[in-house]
Amino acid sequence: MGKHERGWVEATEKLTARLANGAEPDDDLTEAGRPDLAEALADRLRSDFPDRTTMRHAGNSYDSLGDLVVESADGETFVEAKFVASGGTRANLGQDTLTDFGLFVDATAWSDFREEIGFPEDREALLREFDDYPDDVRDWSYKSAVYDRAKHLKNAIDVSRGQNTGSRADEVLADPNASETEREAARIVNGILELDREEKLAYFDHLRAAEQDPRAIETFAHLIVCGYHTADALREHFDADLDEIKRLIETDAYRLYEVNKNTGSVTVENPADLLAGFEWEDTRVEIPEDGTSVSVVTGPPDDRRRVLNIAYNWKNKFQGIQTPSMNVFVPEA
DNA sequence: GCTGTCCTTCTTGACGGTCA
DNA sequence: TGACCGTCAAGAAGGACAGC
Repeated sequence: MGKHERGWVEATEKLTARLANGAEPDDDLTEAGRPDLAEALADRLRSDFPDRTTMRHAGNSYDSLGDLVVESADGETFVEAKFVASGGTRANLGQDTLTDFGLFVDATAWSDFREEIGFPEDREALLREFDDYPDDVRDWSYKSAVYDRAKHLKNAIDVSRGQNTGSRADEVLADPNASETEREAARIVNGILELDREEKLAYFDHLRAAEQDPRAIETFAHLIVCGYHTADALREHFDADLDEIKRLIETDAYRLYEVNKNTGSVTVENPADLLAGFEWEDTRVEIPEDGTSVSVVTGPPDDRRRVLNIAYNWKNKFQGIQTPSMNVFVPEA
């Protein structure tokens, strides 16, 4: 959820609580929020909690777990509401998330590691091998000089939108009709992709040697599964809330509702189901010898359960160029 | 074995926020 | 104001699997 979206989301959540309680919609909330989505979510909550006595907005969402609280004679259920454009529980986080949140003790952050091993210099050397850049690329005093040149190389080999850049470079190199300029661009693109993969594998070697903090890993996994998918949300809940989250999950008092912004369809996820059977022993980050993603796993070797997959990616241009990032996936049960 | 569909994984572009 | 960063969401690739 982008910061710019928080306003309408909060209005929609408040509107949902009013509608679920049978109150008249508030004009200001109706204008600021998405009444169609609020109605859809309120309908679903009324259906799922027929014995509720009241529903309330939890206030500033960062002050407590859940956005909405359903009260009934049996107690409270905390509801985290997410408004999404497509399905799937996942998070896109900053490149240094795992070290920033202490999942690894004394490990170097990914961004610092690249500097230490001279990745930027090696990448620049590869980019300099191409001598047919246009006049308007910025000089090397700008960080964006790398982006300009990478973009030009992509244009030179004619990568179409959504196409895998490495696959396109391979096509060019296999094409007997490709020009020498196109081939040179393709070779450099492939060189950077290879450099990036080597760098990631080296970083994984570094992580593998680092000590891990099982409680931080467990906290991270619980927060992701419970729908806290942004750095701010993780930060707000990270230190204090693991025990409370576990209590809510154990007492079946936490739900994650996803409302599709395009269709208004509502799906509900119960973290207790996703985490059923997990005993949270020997929780760790498993790092493959050959791969660019890691997994959070828990349980003894003979009953190892995978909780999360975390992919190390670069966004924009192609791998190794612009925006390092992490994509987090919750594997299907 | 072939084909189509669904789902997961991977890659990408866009955009708002921050800061110098 | 521009450069850079973090985040969101869309779409492609490819594997799994069911139906024929």
